Amino acid sequence: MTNIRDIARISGYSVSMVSRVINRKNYVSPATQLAIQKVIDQLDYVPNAVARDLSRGRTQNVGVVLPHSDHPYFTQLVHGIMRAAFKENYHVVLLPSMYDANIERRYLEDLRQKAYDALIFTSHGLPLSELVHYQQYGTIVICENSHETQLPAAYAERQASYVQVFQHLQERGASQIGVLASRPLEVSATTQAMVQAYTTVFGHELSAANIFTGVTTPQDGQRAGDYFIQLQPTVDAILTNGDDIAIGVRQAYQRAGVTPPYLVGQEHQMSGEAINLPTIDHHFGEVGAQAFQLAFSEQLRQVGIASHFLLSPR
Amino acid sequence: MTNIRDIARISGYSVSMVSRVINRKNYVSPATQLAIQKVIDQLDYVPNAVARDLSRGRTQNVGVVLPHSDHPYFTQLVHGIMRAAFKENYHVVLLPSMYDANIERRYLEDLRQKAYDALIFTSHGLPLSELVHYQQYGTIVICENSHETQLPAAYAERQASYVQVFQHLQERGASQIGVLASRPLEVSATTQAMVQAYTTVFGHELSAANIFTGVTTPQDGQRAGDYFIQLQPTVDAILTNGDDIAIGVRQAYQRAGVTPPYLVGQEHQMSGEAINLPTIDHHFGEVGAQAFQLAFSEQLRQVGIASHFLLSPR
DNA sequence: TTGTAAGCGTTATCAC
DNA sequence: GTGATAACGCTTACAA
Repeated sequence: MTNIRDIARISGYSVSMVSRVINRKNYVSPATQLAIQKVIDQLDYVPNAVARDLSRGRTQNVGVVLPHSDHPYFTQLVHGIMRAAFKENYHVVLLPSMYDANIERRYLEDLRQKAYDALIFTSHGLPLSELVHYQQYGTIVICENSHETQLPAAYAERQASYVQVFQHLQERGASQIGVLASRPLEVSATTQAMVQAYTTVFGHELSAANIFTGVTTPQDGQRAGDYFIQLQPTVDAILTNGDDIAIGVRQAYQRAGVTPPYLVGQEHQMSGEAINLPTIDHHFGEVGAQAFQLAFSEQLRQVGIASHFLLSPR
Repeated sequence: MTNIRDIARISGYSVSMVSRVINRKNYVSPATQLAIQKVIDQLDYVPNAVARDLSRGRTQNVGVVLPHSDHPYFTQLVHGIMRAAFKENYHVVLLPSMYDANIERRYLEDLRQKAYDALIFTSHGLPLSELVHYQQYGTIVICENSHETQLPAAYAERQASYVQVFQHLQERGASQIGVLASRPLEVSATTQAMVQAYTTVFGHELSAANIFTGVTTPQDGQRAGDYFIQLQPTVDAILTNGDDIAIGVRQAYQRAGVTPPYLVGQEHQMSGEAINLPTIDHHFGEVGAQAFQLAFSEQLRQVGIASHFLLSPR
């Protein structure tokens, strides 16, 4: 592996001159520039990226922690982060966590070890206090409205659209309503937002029996469907946590020969379009782009992106 | 920033001993181990990841070049790569290319500069010869059946299922058939596979007018739908390049008040499930996992993963 | 305009 | 068991 010193030696110039030629920085006389470039070309030399990172003290890498990569929330978010990162010449490193606390901690340690300039948690299992603690080692951005003002955050402002959904259901005369969520009420800001919106609209708390959690895939949606089919009293409507998942719910009902209740999706996916499903578009791409901006600019701000309830037909 | 030399100095031991304690390697007496660890804890020291990479000569990073990240082909592929990479303690770096030759070249240069241990091209615009040329600088894996035996490749073996699709259409009595593709026949192995399968089944070439290219999104699907609506002779069936895209085609027909032709999807997405669309599952997750294995093991092999035609109901 | 030399922070070899 | 020291390659004051 030929290095910068080889080029210096062979060209008869110093290492710093070679560095200047490589980086097209500072003053280099045309003659020198030419002579050095010639040697570089002859030896097919390129500078080592890792050595550069070390010397510069940064990596141009942003780590993105993902509980699972097969969910539209994450793919859309990653897409937005990528778009924004590309513009600033940053690279996106995907970090699967499966919500495992030890894995999440390892990524925090990686940040501390300067493997990334910043870390974006698209979601997290660790308590916020741990994330806050690691801020001293590098920028950390979260993608939820935690009301934790010590961490920069970009998130979907879901409350208003959840309220709209429940108002819409109320207007349709629905009284028994099911809700699907990825994670339990206690740990998820999203689940809390849904339940809170319900209370706002209906004036009473949503029965725990009407909340089905642990749902991330259409298959989970089928399980949820099976659950609601046998639930008494029967639900009139279900707010699902994804259009794809709503399809899963629908399939469960269809297979059981039961007419499905009124379904509402989320994420605005094509599966919803296919059956004219009402849905919520959370604009996760934009959320991701904002998350990257926060990471990049190192601003301690909370940025909410308004969600939109889309009633079919659109 | 406290470094390994600080720890050595303060603990009274040498840099090598500190390194051994950090890496739990070789013989270190319990007393020394304890003494050094104490200083490490006191100073809240962690080794620098970039320095390590430099010293070791590798990064544990694999770059994944993606034309666009919002297409299911790529999300499924990335998902598979991630799963496999995680097991081997490798990190996935996402590299958007938009099929831009200069951007793709930049990534090849990054590989040459040792920014990644390997590069996986999920698709590429550059001629294969350029990729082959860069192999000398690091492992390069492609995700298509190029019949180029100089490059390791993991790809979906599509031919058989495409033949099945056309046979199925033939059995249904379809004679005029439309085909949707992402890229033109000349540059895309996938498009070629579809057209070839058509010829195999029908015994003649597919008319150029029946091939609509440049389709990657459902919106493109709508444009394709608009095209086929006005095309004469009318098509009886359309093989689309994605379930989501098929939905777009369907919407175009519905909006025009025309009964859609028989549609076949690809990718096996929930949008297809929603309307019982026949589809092809290319098992891209598995393709991605294999691609990573090839990158990791540095084997020059071509691995085909069989696709499956799924006729509804499933 | 060019060169010297001190970082950046590890790992690995080899001697003791 | 432990320690010197030479890599790993590059950037960047500072000097000339």
